[in-house]
This record gives sequence, structure tokens and C-alpha cells, in this order.
Amino acid sequence: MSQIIPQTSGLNDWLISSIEDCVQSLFPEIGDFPILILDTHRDFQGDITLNIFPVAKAAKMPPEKMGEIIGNSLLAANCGIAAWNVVKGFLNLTYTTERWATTLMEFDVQYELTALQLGNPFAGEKVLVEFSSPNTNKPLHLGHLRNIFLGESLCRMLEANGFEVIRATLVNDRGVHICKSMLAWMKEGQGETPESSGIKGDHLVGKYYVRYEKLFREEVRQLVESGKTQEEAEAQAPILAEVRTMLTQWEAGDESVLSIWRTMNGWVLKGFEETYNRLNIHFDKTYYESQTYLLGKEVVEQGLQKGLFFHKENGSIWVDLKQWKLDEKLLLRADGTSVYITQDLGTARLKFEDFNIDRSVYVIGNEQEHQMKALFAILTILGESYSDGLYHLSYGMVELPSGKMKSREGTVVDADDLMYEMIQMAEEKTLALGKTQGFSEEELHSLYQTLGLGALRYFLLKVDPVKGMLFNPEESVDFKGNTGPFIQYSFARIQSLIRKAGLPNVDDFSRVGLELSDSERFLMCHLIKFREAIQILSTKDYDPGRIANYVYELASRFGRFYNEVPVLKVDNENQLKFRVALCYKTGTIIQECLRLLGINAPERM
RNA sequence: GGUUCCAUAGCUCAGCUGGAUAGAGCAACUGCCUUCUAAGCAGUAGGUCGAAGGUUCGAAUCCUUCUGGAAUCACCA
Repeated sequence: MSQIIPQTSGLNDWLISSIEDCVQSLFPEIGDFPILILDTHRDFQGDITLNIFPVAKAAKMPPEKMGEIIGNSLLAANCGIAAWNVVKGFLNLTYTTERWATTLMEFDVQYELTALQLGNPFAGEKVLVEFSSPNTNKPLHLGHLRNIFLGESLCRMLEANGFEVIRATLVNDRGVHICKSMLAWMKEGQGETPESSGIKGDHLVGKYYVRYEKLFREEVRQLVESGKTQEEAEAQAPILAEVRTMLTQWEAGDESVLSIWRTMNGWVLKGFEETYNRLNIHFDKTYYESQTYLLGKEVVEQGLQKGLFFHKENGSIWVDLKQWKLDEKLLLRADGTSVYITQDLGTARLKFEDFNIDRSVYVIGNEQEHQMKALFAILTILGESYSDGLYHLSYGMVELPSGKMKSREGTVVDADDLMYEMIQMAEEKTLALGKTQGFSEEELHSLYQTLGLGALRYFLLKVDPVKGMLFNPEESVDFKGNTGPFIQYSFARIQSLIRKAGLPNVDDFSRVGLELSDSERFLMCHLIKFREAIQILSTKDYDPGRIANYVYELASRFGRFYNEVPVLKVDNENQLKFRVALCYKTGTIIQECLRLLGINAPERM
């Protein structure tokens, strides 16, 4: 096991050790100092920059003098540095052409991924990622899409880092909200089904969820007119009592209620399945709350016996979370029925029993941050073996210009509608550009999907998850600038070059007559940071957004290169090979980054 | 009221463990398609990084306080 795994890019590692050697030989007495490597500022000459302040401090020497000494020493060592300059406390270094050529020829997406996995001390650990987790009373909306894209992309990142990933979703298929749409359908549905109406199942049920709200509002309005206060009216609306009765019947196993419940849930789940398929999302395991909601009681009972939880006078069971800066938390009601967190405890245990997981990730909105903290604290108190590997990937809500989306009031951006619109828009834009001669109907259809859904996915993933997002349906999602299609376009251009030049053969590559332009260096400087960009060192790296940023920067540097430097139209054979190789490798990295984001990369567009 | 999170260009956002003159995209304006895909490239304009202190060679970044916004704090789910 003496294999050497460069932590980041080989080039930078090599530079760091060169600098270490150099400083050690010049100043044998020097103590520890950090080597800070950063990108060279755009306005200065160089490929990479050393921040000299820490070294200078350790050696008690003015930074500029120190920079001079190190620069000269690296140059004299003949180790791949062609030039240097010092500005203030910064030593800007330029690699030799030879060094760059070697680096590029050795650079390979498969090698990078393998090295990433071999370098991950936790590789092979099992991670269960729970995401999407919808309710079965309404269709998926924009907020779910953010969740789903985050979850799927995180799974792919974890896999790339060598983790074994289990994709799971928890369907919330029971409770008052489910009964509401059932009740409205029984009252006013007249037997309407997805087949009879031609409406997708989840949308049909969602329609009755909204209908319930209308009926409820109407009853409240009448009660208020008859002299009740708003509060009284909302509490006394007869339809609410009907819902409660229905829930009781459901819990008691009343077959007439269960049968409608099964039917309507079936419609919704079939609808979800369609949407997931369109998004290419597949779960290894689906948990249903109706099957897990009683499970937690056992976990609570065990904790009670171990003395970790306690009773209150009325018989309810609690846990003290004060050392986590949380309050006391109710785990089981006095009547023995479970609360939300009881179910979560049960599901958590079940996930472990099913898959023997090392880590458990929850992709859930930030509205449940408090709840998640409490859950993790309790699992830690219980001493669950995976409690160190718990993580809540929290994300901000997607809001509309008019404010929060509310399913009840019908003010939501529906996932299916939005996807459809995105694909339509992709079609319009593609046709307007008229670059798709020779495409078959099938290819066109597939291209529109790739572009439309790529734009949507990128739009939702490029923003830091912790931040709330604003989505303005009027302005819609862009196709130019920092967008999915721009990155896809960069890839398509590269593929076009490769089709013309053929795959680069670098075996007989020599450096004769090779010259590098600024834009080539600029592109390569970023290209070799691929591994850094996708590496997961801790849970703070559970963010697909940084891949989006990385690949956008890469595509944008490629754009500059493509415009400034001819690739195919060069006389020097080695120059041609080098540039084709640079394009090809940039393409493989773009493709892999897009794949990690769940976005397809089209060969032509 | 307690806790947590957020605040960067007109708008949407980058800015990693403190590092050079704070960067993109959109919108606006100016150039570039008889030459590798113009969904592109180059340029102009746009900033008191919410405010005030502090820490140090150095702060958008770390600490404190304040302001503004969001979420959450049920024997609801």
C-alpha cells in the first residue's frame, strides 16, 4: 500500500514540495510555515502564485526579498519553472511549456476519479441519502425539484468519491392532509379517475386537495356570517370534523376508507413515477410513512428502559436535550400515540437495519432544521452506530415574486408544467438558431429534453443550498450566460472539433515547436483543479453548487481559448495534437461534471 | 421572547480553511459570423461587501454589538 496519491492536482503538489525543498535548503533553521498557493491574479503574469507572507515571517525576512530568493532558487533548480516575478508579497510563477505538456498528457478523467477514491479514507462506507420525500396529496412542485436535484447530484458526488450510496425516499402517505383530498373527492369527485378525466393521477388528487380548501373556506365564511369569530369558525367547520373522523377510521383500519386511500395513493404514486422517470431519478428503496409510523415506539421504549428518556406525571415520555441547547422534547403522548419525531426515530432505525449504513443523509428543507437537530441529538443519545454520520442537507425555500408557494391555495409552480415549459422553450430556441440540420425527429426530441431539463437543473443547483431562491415565472430560466445550455454548448463545440480532428493520439507526442498562449495556460490552470472541485473531505462539501461553479468557470475559460486560438488550423503537428488533446480532455471533464449534476451533455446542438 | 440562518453591482448569484485593484451572468451600450457551432468572444458602464467597533502585516471572510429579512420553538402532521 505504498501507492502515492496526490491529494489535489499533481502539478500543484509537485510545486509545493519543490518550494519546501527549496526553503529548507536555504533556511535549515526555519520552523513550520504553511505554503499558500493561489491562482495568479488576472492582471499579473504567471500560472500560479505563492503567498510569501507566511514563509517570510517564519524566516524573519522582508517578503519581497524572500520572493526573490525563492524565485531564483526555483529557476536554478531547473524544475519546471520558466519565469517568476514578485509583486508585493506574492511570487508569481510560470511553468515551462514542457511541464505543462507533460501535465496535460498525464491528465485523465478516469485517473482523477480513481485517485479520488483511493485517497478517500472512508471509501466503501455505505451512505443512505433520503430525498424527495413528497406527500401524496398533491403533485410535485418547484421546491421538490430543488430537493430532488440536490439529492440525486449529492448521490453522484458521493459515488464519485468512492462511497456506496443508497437512494431512498420517504413517502408521507398518511395523516389529515391526505384525508382532506380524499374527503373532497368523495364529496364532489363523482367517481372521477385519472382514466376517466385524462388527468395525471397526482394532479387529479391535488385538484381535490385545493377543492377541500375551498369547501373549508366557504364553511368558515358562513360561520363568520352567523356571528362566530374567525378563530371559532376555523375550529368548528363541520368538514374539519369529517376529516378527523376519517383519520380515526383510517387508523382503525376501516376498509371503506382504506380502499379509497389505496386507490388515490396509487394514482399519486403512479404520477410521481412518471415524473421521476422523466428526470431519470430512481430510488433503491421507498419507505412509506403508513408502514413506519408506529415503529418508533419500540425505539422509545428501549431508550426509556436504558434510562435515557423519562416519564412525566401524565405518562408522556420525554427526552432532555438541554446539553444540545434544545428544550425537552416529547417522544410519546400520554395516550401512547406517536408524534412526528417518534416516526423519524423508527425510520432511522429501519434504514440501519435494512442496509447496515455508516452514514445517513437527509435532504430536507431548512424549515425542519430544528426538528433534524433534535432527531440527531436523540439518535446520538441512543448511541446509534451511525450517529456520527448523520447529516441534514438543508436548503432554502424557493419563493415566487408573490411570496411563498402554497399548494392549498394553488399558488405553486408545478414540476410537470415547468418541465414541459422548459422543454418547449428549448425547442423554440433551438429552432430559432437553426443549427440542427440532419437531426432525426428522435434526436431533436432528445435534444430538447437535454437542453430544457439541463437548464432547469443547473438553475436550481448553481445556488448555494442554504440560500433561499427567487423564481420569477415571467422571466423564466435563461439559456445564455451562466446556464446549463452554455456549458452544454461548450461540450458540443468540443465534440465537433474532435469529430473533425479524430481522437488525439498522444503516445508519439513530442514537444518540438510547441508554444502556449495565455488562454491555453489559463484553461489548463483550471482544468487540473477538477479533483479538488468534486472532492468530499467533510460534510461541508455536500454541495453540488461548487461543481456547477467549477464547470462554469471551465467552460468560460474554454470559450476564451476557443475564440483566441485556432485548434485545427495550425501547421505545427505537435501544436495541433496538443490543442486537440486539450480540447478533448476539457470535454471529458465538462461531461463528467455535468453527469455529476445529473445533466446530459449533447454531442451536437 | 429563545435558537438558527441570510444580507456582496439595478436584478440573480460566485468569492474555499483571512491575502494583490471584490468577480460572473442577466438587463443597457459598443465591436466581432466568406475561417474550427455567435446558445459564443472582446469591451464600456455599474460597489461604502447591511452598520459600527475589534483582532493583524492584511478582513467581504474571524470576534462583539446593532439594523433589516427568513425559518423554527405544539400531547399538529
